[in-house]
Amino acid sequence: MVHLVGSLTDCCVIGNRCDSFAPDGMSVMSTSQFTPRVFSGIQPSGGLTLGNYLGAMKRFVDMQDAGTHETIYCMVDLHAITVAQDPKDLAHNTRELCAGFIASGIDPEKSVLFNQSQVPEHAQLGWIFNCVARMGWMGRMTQWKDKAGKNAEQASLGLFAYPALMAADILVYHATHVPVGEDQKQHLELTRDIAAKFNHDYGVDFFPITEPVIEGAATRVMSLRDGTKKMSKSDPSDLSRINMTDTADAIAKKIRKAKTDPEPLPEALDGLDERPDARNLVNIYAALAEITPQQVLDQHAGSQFGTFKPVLADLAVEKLAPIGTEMSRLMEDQAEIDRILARGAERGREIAAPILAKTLEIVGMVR
RNA sequence: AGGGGUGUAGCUCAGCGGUAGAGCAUCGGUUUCCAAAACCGACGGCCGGGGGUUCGAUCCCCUCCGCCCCUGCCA
Repeated sequence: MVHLVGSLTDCCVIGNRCDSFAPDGMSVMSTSQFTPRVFSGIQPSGGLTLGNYLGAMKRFVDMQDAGTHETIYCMVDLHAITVAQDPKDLAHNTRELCAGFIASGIDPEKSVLFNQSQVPEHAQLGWIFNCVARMGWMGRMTQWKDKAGKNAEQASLGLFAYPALMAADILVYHATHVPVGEDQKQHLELTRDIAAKFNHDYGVDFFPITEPVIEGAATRVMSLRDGTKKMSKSDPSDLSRINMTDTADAIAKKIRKAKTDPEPLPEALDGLDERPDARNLVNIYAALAEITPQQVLDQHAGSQFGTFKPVLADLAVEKLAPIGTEMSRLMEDQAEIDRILARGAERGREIAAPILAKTLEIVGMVR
């Protein structure tokens, strides 16, 4: 709460300062004049995996606990419907993702936690950004080209405009930092382009040029069946992934059946260069134990997988099963989850509303 | 909008009047330090929807819907 009050004050300061910047088109853009604030959005598309946990959730918790930035975490349901969604699944997935956040250690009082559609400022700023972004920029997005492909005629307009809404998600909070994986780097670039163009076109220094927070190398969790492919909720084999909702038995079984090779674990990391499946298990162990992959090898060099796997399975069960249990406990009280989301949205709006209001004023909307 | 093509297992496709098959994928077993590979086995389909012809339709006819390609039209 303290954070929130502080940030509101800062927002107003930023807003006011903006007028004095207006005549000075040359002003150097810097994030230093903005409240340090992390925003991250995750699509509630269902099926939280170990990859999501180690690659995103766990880091979100670390950022929250570091206390150096305000942290805003958002379930982007408006993005989810750029592709067809079953309404019941969408609602369920949103609540389950919320449960996942909390079970993983996100404190809804420390962080701002909500679903996107409950903060209408996202969509409102999104429209303005639709008018800032250029068709050409969007057409160049590799994710658009990948997802729409040759069926672009079939894709929704929303899928095309997606990156502009994402820019709004970030900038409606004047977020200074966004954790990004490889796949989102280009979208963040576009967010920066939109902020810069807006600032330039209106002669203001209103939106920050958001910085990426690059994710660590070891956080890429690969498929348990094919160490060269990313662990994915859409893989046809459920044995290829560990779901956050898996039981202890399921987790143990999946690790036991994970693909490996016949060699023992090496002493040095470069011994894993040509062994993606082995490297993946070592990386997973390291991430779960919160040690480096080299430290894993220090402890287990020479081990065959017949002995390493049970140790890894025990560790995974110890770390993950409680999260899954807590998720299902939370899911039993839907009203409580909805209450948390509503409260998060309220706090989100307290930050976003003044920024949107100032944006509208800059653009020339009569208030 | 007109012409052509197409719609069968999760995917790629075969069948074409007697209520369906292959490969791959998935799952299980044997094997193996655990896995992989190999072998064995299992699961799996209102054959796009509706109507009609027929003793009987995935197969023929009508109609609707979806998708692909070509041509055209509108802005």
